[in-house]
Amino acid sequence: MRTREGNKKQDILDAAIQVFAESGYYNAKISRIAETAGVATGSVYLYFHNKEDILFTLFDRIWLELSEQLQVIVDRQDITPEQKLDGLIDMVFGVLTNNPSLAIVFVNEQSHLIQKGVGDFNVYYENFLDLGEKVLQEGMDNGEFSPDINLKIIRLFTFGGMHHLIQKWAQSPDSYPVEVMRQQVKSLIKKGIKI
Amino acid sequence: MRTREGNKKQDILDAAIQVFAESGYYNAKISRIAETAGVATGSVYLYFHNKEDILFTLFDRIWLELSEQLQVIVDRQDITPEQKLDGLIDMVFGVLTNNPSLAIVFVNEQSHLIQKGVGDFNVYYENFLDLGEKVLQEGMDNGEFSPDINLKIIRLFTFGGMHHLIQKWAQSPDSYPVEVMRQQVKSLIKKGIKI
Amino acid sequence: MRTREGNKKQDILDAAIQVFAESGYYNAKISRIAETAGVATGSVYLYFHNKEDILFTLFDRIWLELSEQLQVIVDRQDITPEQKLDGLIDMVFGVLTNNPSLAIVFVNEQSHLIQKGVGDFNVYYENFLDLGEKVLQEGMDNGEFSPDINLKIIRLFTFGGMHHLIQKWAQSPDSYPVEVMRQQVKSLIKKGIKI
Amino acid sequence: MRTREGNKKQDILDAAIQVFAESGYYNAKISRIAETAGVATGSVYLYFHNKEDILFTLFDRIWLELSEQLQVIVDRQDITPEQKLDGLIDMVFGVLTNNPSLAIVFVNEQSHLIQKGVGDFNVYYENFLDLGEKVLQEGMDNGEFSPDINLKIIRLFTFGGMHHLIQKWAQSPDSYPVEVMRQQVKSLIKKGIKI
DNA sequence: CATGAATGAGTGTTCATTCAT
DNA sequence: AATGAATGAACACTCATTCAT
Repeated sequence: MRTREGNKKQDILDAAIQVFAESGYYNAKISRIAETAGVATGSVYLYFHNKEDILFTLFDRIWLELSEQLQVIVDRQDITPEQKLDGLIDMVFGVLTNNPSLAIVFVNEQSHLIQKGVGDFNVYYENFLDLGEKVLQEGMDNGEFSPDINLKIIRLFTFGGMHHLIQKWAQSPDSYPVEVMRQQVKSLIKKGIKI
Repeated sequence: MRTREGNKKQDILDAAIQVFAESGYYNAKISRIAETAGVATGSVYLYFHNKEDILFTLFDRIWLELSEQLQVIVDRQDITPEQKLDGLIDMVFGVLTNNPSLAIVFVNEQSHLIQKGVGDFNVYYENFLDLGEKVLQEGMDNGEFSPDINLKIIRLFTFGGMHHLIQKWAQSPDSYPVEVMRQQVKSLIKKGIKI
Repeated sequence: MRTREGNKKQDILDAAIQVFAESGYYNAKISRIAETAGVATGSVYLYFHNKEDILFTLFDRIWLELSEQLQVIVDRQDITPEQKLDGLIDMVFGVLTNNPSLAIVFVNEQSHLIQKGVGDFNVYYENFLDLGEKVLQEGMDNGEFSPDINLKIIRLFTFGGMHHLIQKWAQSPDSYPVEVMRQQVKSLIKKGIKI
Repeated sequence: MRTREGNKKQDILDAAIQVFAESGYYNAKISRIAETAGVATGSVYLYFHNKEDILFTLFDRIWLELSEQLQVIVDRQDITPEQKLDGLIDMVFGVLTNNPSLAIVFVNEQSHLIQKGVGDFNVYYENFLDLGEKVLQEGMDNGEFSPDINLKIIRLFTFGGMHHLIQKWAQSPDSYPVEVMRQQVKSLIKKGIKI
């Protein structure tokens, strides 16, 4: 029974992260999410249109956060494209490993969104990838990165690789130390795209 | 509607690939799969224990094929580890882009399996990753690949990257030509892990 | 179609008595019970775990009522064991012939419960038989009833005989007048167990 | 895989007794009965119209046997009605306790038949009760049994009582020794209906 | 805004019965 | 006669969503 008004929507989202992570989207019951959030079942529908809307809102927020943080990195004038790439990788691992349940939902339920293609979340998703592309482009323009790389492909590959690592990490955090993952990915990518 | 004996199980699997690809596992109806396969609903249960069993069998077969083909590559004595890596990448793209629907199912429904961890398919999956690791190890041993790479992480990253590329390719094959994907991935990985 | 609160569970039980009596337990459809009760199919599951639970609850209530009423008879100090036996017989016929549908369910579906042996209903059942045994024992102790009778067997035989009579009565009430049944049973039992 | 021809129908009946006794009529699968009988599923339908027909045939046979044996007793000229009553009781216990599985089916699945009222088995059932009635009538005519007894009711009560005892006996044979049951029932009935 | 009882459409699974061989 | 793979109707149960309070 949360006290402060105005937190209910966030409470429900937080509850949904937990429940989706535990059971997966399709096996997650609205009643369970409501219970976890400390609200009545029907109240969920005061804040969300339907079950899918909860998931979309979650992704929306994740992509927004990733996008905003990446924007800061991209906008910096004091670091090289290579350093920006490092920052990007650190940031993604940071955001997702910061909340294991969220990471699980993020990597496991991706496909629902792809199949629909609806919602604003796509804006942030595309925006995120575009920013990543910008970093690569910048590096190509100033000769740091190889002119032969296909931006769209490399950005997808890199994102998919990290995505998969985080999925495994969420299952057994001890087997895949975050620090080692970061360092390996940075090294691989940078060597891989340099001139 | 009798067809030649011995094809029903495969007919159902083929139908399941289509239906799972179209609707996703949870929205796929057994009755639809049966209809697509040209059999009665009940017949599905002559060949599979339940819905989940169909999905597991599909994955089982994919991993088995990937495993078998990779084994051939790994066993070759006439090519270098680097060439084996090229072969691995070509093979994975080949197998999965050969059947777009299968590729969609493969990349979208992965999470169900991970959450369960049952079935022999895990054997093939682990086997596949072990073989990939063997290629990398071989290259490290003979000085072709950097001694600093973490095998487990690199193999997961690489697989996740290809996985994601194939997911995008399955959505819009024209935006991501298979040839370009192969070449880019080969180039990135090889440069990324070389000395 | 809201009715006064607190009646739904009883409405469903009443409907189940009718439907079970008409079709038998296995041929009774939940949807039919719900319809008869004036509620939606799903509502049945708000009050009962599953179909079996409805049946068990029915038996639970019947045995409870039989038990409670018998307890009153057993506790009386102003009548002889023989009179208590009369009272017992009157009571059982009274309770069951009061609701023919209930009687049908009671006598026809007994076997499901016996095969399971779960639920509290067993408590009331055993309790009922124990109380009946007590009446017999009392009569044996004060020399009214023969010392040669085997309590367990006589109580089961008597109950089974009444049970069967009620089954026939439920099928054609006119062929087996309740009054005659009562009188005949009383007479047979009392003469049969007296010294 | 039975060998001698001409036994299949009986094999299936024997198998059905076992399976019905174990699982109850509704939970018994035709495939299981066939398997137990050592024939193919479809073969069951060469000998029986449907599942119900198997049950009806079983009851048919039991009632026929009970009827035939009772006929012998009734026809004897050398014993009194009281002795015939003893014989009847011995015979019923004998037939049913001879095959516990059969007894279980007999007592548990009675209700299916009653609800239908079809099949020839009714003939034998009625015949059996009529023969029992004849014994009682004979005793009333020669002054051994009370003229006040209602034949239909007493015969049903008696049968129901034995029926219930056998049901309990089938569940735990050790708690209810057949000899004691016989003796108690004989004593109760005879004392109960005598002048 | 909040509740949670009520709804009823939707579907995986079973199994008696059929029939091509 | 015998088989057993195939059929498809049937139904218990679930749960996202609604709405009277």
